[in-house]
Amino acid sequence: MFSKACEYGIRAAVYVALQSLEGRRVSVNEIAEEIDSPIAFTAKILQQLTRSKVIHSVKGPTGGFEIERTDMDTVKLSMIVHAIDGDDIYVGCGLGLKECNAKKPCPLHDKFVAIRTDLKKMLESTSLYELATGLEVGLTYLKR
Amino acid sequence: MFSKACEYGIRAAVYVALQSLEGRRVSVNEIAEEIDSPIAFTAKILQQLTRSKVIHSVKGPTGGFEIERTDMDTVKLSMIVHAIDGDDIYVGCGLGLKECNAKKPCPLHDKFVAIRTDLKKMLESTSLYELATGLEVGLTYLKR
DNA sequence: AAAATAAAGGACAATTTTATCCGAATTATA
DNA sequence: TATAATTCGGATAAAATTGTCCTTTATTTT
Repeated sequence: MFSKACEYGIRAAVYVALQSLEGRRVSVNEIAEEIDSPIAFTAKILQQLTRSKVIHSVKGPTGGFEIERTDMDTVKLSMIVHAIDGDDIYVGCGLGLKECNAKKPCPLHDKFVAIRTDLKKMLESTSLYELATGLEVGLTYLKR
Repeated sequence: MFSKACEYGIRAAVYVALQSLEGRRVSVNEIAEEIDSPIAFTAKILQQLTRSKVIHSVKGPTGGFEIERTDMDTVKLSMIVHAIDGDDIYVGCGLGLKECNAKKPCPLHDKFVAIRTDLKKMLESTSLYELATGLEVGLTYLKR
C-alpha cells in the first residue's frame, strides 16, 4: 500500500509528535532507534518531511526534530503520504491504464474508486495528534 | 496498490477471458498488444497464471491461452492478485510493523483493517466473468 | 519426418527503491 | 574561539522490481 519510505515517514512523524507532546526534541538516531528503522534512510525521509513542513528541524547541539502542538491537528496523514509517495495513491488507475476515468473506465474502475475514496477520506481525516495520543496512553505501538 | 506485474496479470486474464467467450485462444503476442504491455514480461506473468491454474495454456501451433466458461465464475480477482503479488495485501501492517494485531496494534491498525477488509471483499467477490462481460458490451476498456 | 508455431524457462540487463557513507553547514556550549 | 553535536546534501551501494533475449520443449501442419 505505502512504500517503505512512507511507512518509516509516518512512524517517524508520529514519534516526533509524541515526544513533542512531552516537550522533547528528538534526534535522527533516537527516532530510528525507537521506530526500528535504518538510520541513514530515516534521515533522508525526515529531510523530506522537514522540507514539506510536516515537522520542524533545528540544527546543532540540542537540535533535532519537533512539531508544534497546533500543527499536530493541522497535519493529516494525507500530507505525509503526499510528501513522500507523491500523489500515487490519489491519481492513477488500479490496473495501470494511463487514460482511465468515468468516461473510459477500466474494468475495475468503479470498485477501485470506491475503495480509494475511503482510503483518501481516512488519510485526510486522521491527524498526527490523534495517532500520537493513542501511543501516549499505551493503546498503540510503533515498534516490532 | 498492485505491482506492475499484477496490473498486467489482471488485464491479461481479463483479455483472455473476453476472447475465450468468443471461442478464441490467444497468444502472448496478441495479449501484450491488446493490453499494451511488454511482451516478454507479460509472458512471464502468463506463466505464473498458468501454473496457478487461473488460465490454461496450450503449446504449439494453434496454441495459446484460454479459460473455460465455468472457470470465469470461479476465478476471482483475489486469486490473480495472490498468484502474482502473494498475500502482501492480506497480511501485514500498514505501517510495516512485524508484529501488529488487535492486541498490539500500530496507531493506524483499526482504520487500516477497515479499508483492507473492503478491498479484500471486493477482490474476493469480483469474478473474471464479471470483468470480461463489461468489456464485451463496450462499457469498459483495457488499453490506454 | 521435417518444418513451423507457440509456450516454458533460464540468463541477463535496466530501472527503481531501499539503504549506507561521508563531508559540509549550522549552532549551542565550554 | 574551539569543540562537539546535530541536520543537510551528495555520491554510492545493495536489493527488488521490471523488462529483454535466447534456447528448449511441445505440438500442429505440411
